[in-house]
Amino acid sequence: MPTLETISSIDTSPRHPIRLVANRTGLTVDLIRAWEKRYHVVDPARSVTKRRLYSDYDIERLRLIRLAKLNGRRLVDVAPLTLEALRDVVSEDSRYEISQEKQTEVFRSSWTNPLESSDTRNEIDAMLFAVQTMDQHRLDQLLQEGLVKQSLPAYLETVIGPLLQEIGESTRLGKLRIAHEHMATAHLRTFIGALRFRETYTGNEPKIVITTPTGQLHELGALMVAALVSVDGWLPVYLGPNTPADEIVACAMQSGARAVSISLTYPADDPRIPTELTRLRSQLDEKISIFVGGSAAAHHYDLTSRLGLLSPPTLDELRHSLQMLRKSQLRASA
Amino acid sequence: MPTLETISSIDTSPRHPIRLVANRTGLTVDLIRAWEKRYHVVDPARSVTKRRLYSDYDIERLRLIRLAKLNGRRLVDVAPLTLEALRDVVSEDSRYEISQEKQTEVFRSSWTNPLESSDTRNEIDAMLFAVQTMDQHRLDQLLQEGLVKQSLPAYLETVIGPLLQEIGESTRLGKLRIAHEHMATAHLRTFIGALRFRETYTGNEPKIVITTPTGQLHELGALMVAALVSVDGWLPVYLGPNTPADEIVACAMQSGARAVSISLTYPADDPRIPTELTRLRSQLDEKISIFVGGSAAAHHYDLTSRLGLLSPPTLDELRHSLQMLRKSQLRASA
DNA sequence: ATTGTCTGGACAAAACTAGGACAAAATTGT
DNA sequence: ACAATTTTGTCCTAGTTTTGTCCAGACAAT
Repeated sequence: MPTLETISSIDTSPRHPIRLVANRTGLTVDLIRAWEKRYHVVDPARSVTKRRLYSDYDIERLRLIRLAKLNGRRLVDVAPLTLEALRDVVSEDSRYEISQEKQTEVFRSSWTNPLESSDTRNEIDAMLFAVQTMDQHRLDQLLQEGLVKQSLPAYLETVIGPLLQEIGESTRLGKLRIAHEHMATAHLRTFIGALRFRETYTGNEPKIVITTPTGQLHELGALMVAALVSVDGWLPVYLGPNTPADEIVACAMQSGARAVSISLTYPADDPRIPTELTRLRSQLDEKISIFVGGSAAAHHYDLTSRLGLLSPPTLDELRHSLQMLRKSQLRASA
Repeated sequence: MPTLETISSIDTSPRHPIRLVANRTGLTVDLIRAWEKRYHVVDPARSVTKRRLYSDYDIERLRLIRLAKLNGRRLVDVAPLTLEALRDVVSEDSRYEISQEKQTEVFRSSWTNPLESSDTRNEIDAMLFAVQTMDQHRLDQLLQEGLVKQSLPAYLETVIGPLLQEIGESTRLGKLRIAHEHMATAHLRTFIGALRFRETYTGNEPKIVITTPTGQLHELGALMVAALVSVDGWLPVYLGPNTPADEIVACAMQSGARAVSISLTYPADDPRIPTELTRLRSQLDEKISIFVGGSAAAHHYDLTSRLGLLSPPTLDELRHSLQMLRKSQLRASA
């Protein structure tokens, strides 16, 4: 019996047949019934002829429980949790997923771990090969398949991130043509962009403006952040690359954002970066946190710390900071 | 008995025989009758000799119900819904579509009828309002809903294209901020990019390389072309914006493309354009057709005609040219 | 004259339900 | 480290509902 959700406004009216639920969650029909039988994970309404009818709420629960299981949770433990508690568990787990993976390699023999690093390596290699052969269809197939294997944050960190980096390096070294890089970038732009819409929104998520400053034309890092934070209950206001500081400020004010995330990659030493960041901080309400990330963020560490900007070294750290921020805000508004 | 559609202006005059309806919807004749018998899914008019006569409205209903069923809905549940409600359901469901192997059947539908211009006008206005209020969620909702109403090519030409143009103009006139334009562009990039995957591939489509030349950073026009041609059985090799002529050539050769499509928008008078186009034509196999489109294509008409590049004035013309090209090559290879 | 559509009904495949069995995997106890 | 136990995904049976297809004989269209 899940308690009443005070925060979430997810529709609780029963209307979805079990087949649709299976399609959406990635679970099998049998499994959904088994979970219900054993732990009352969900308690769907019934039609006049006893067919199960699920609500959006139920679907979200099942989806989150599946993710929790992927992270190693036991069904017994997560089954009785409320939706909010589930969200917290899932988003917290996936932060440690990567480090745990490394730990298991050290402490356990390899047979237990389904996601060995060599597996990831093969995955990335296969994708690189698809890029090299200009096989967009294959690349897309690989991307989709990989996504099912782990949670989105882990996927971005262990597969997509490294893939992007390797494509960049290979191009610089002449192993790939510019055309290959273009094709891959365009495709990944589409793929990552679509990830955000796998999440369900309740309408009262805190907002975060995500972009890159003037002169920074590479948007994929920012886009990954957008996909990432939407998993943790933030609503990204994504502006694409190359946005002037004044516009970022205007956007943050109009949308009522609680935070701003800036991604820096190339060129790392663009003289406009300090100007823009300074301007951004001075014009923006102090209560709005500014995060600076990306491969070039380290070049500006002095500046960011002087301005009071947050510069989490990894995506993982960024998520953690955002979680703290979100929780403190929830408490404040309660 | 579905209520009269006051908003959408789909033709309700009965004129199509059942066989045609079956062809267009992908259903069998028997099935259409069975649905009518059991659930009054449609209630076609009759000829003097009792033959069923279906309207465009009926066809659209059946088409949507079939899609709803593919997503796991039960006939009992969707049968009594109005057309509007059906569209909501289908567009909601299609968003969660998990990559399914089952979608082998080819579903070609370019027959849905065009909408009245006033309706389109309202649609675009609503989208512009969503942009102005920074309501990404609403914008996405509107985009998805609009897509269900018409065929993809018609949608691109009547809604997306004009929308892009108006956003650009409004920004230049100061009605919208740069931030608004950025948000809308980023969102449309994601949306249009995702359209390409609605089609199914058989593996032997002719390929077409799609990009913009060096200096042309706006990719949405090219992306629309990519979405468009995939409907007509071409496989787009999409390279994103800003690709040097040499790289386009390399890509076309490696992928074995039959055509190249170049999109020109801004800046219209970039001196690099003539250089790049000339270089492209001279290096590329003569058998590979080159199409030049976009709002700035007219500025270079002299050049393109001198080089023997094709410059179809509308997306529709482009489709037509590509269809011709495809047919002639099919004949040649047979 | 052949082909297509009509009505009404029959039939069977597919999908769902409830309850339970079973084996693999994970956890716990010794 | 090994055995016992628990957890968990999958499968099975048997009965019900839902849904797609097919048939027969009458009529209509080309």
